[in-house]
Amino acid sequence: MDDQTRMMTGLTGLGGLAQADVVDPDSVRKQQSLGQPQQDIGDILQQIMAITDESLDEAQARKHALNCHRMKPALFSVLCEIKEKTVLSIRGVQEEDPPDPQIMRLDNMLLAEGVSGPEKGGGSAAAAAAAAAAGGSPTDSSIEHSDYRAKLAQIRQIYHSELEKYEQACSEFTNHVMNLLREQSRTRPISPKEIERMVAIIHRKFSSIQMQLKQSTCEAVMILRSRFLDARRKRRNFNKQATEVLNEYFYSHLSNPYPSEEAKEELAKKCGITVSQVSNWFGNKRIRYKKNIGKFQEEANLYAVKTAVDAANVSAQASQANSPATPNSGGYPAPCYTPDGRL
DNA sequence: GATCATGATTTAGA
DNA sequence: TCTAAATCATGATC
Repeated sequence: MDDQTRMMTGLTGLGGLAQADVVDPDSVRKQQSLGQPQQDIGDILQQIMAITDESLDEAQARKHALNCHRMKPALFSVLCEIKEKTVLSIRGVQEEDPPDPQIMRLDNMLLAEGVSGPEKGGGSAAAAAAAAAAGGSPTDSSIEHSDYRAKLAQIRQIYHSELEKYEQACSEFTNHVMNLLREQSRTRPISPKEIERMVAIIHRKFSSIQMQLKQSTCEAVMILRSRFLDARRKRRNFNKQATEVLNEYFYSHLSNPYPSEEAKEELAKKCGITVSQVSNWFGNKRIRYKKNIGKFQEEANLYAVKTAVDAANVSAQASQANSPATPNSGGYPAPCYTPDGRL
């Protein structure tokens, strides 16, 4: 039996026609030739199409009339059959998406930076790592550390508030669509599976929006990080105490101002700077001292006095102060150069 | 804003 | 790899 015949059967069966007419194909043909059922269907379809042009009240009334129409169940069953065939043809097209690696990367990064997930100071760890990488002094790092954390907290707050908005919008839209589909399922065949599929489609759309949010959040974090690192790379003068410690060592070892690795480490520790900063400082100091000894003479004398006072204090307790770290303490020798020009 | 001071970086040589 | 030397970039001072 073809669709049209089946539909006609259903329509006539429910339309109050005589049973004989239903089972006799000739009588169906007769009816068709009369044009009455075709006109009915045409009218119904016309009415359905016209609903969208009407006001809400009119449409509701029309919908109610259509739902109560004597031919509605027949039309519904035909639609069911057509739908069944259509669903079969598209079955298999929809497949479960594997987890998107990009989303996974973004999620991991947001988690590592402390933007998503529990607030446990992930940002502090990142800030500490960045500060350590840049070799900043502990005091400076703590100041910028708090700046970094404050900015990161701001990003985190915006991210969560936006995420919440998206989730709410997604939920509202899903509910709306589900209600609409349930409502429509009274006039056309919609299976729960189809509703589920539609919900999945909506969720996919919203998750792509979420991915954009995650991407822009990651970008913001990266910019913040790079700014933080750049700031640390900026030149900062060492504090007075650190400069004094370095100068003291330099002038007390003027004959050989090349601290060993151990001495550098000790100086770095004392000054709160890195070993490479100590190396830089001695490199600069040697070359600048050598270039302008006269200019540094006053400074050298100053440290000579300072060391002499220190030595006098120590000599009160010991007959001679001769620390292994400062073998020449107690006086500053005149600068001497090796034949190759080294101090 | 000019100038100097100073920490960092780059380059070349041992 | 370390150092000297030159240079850059920024802070401090006037």
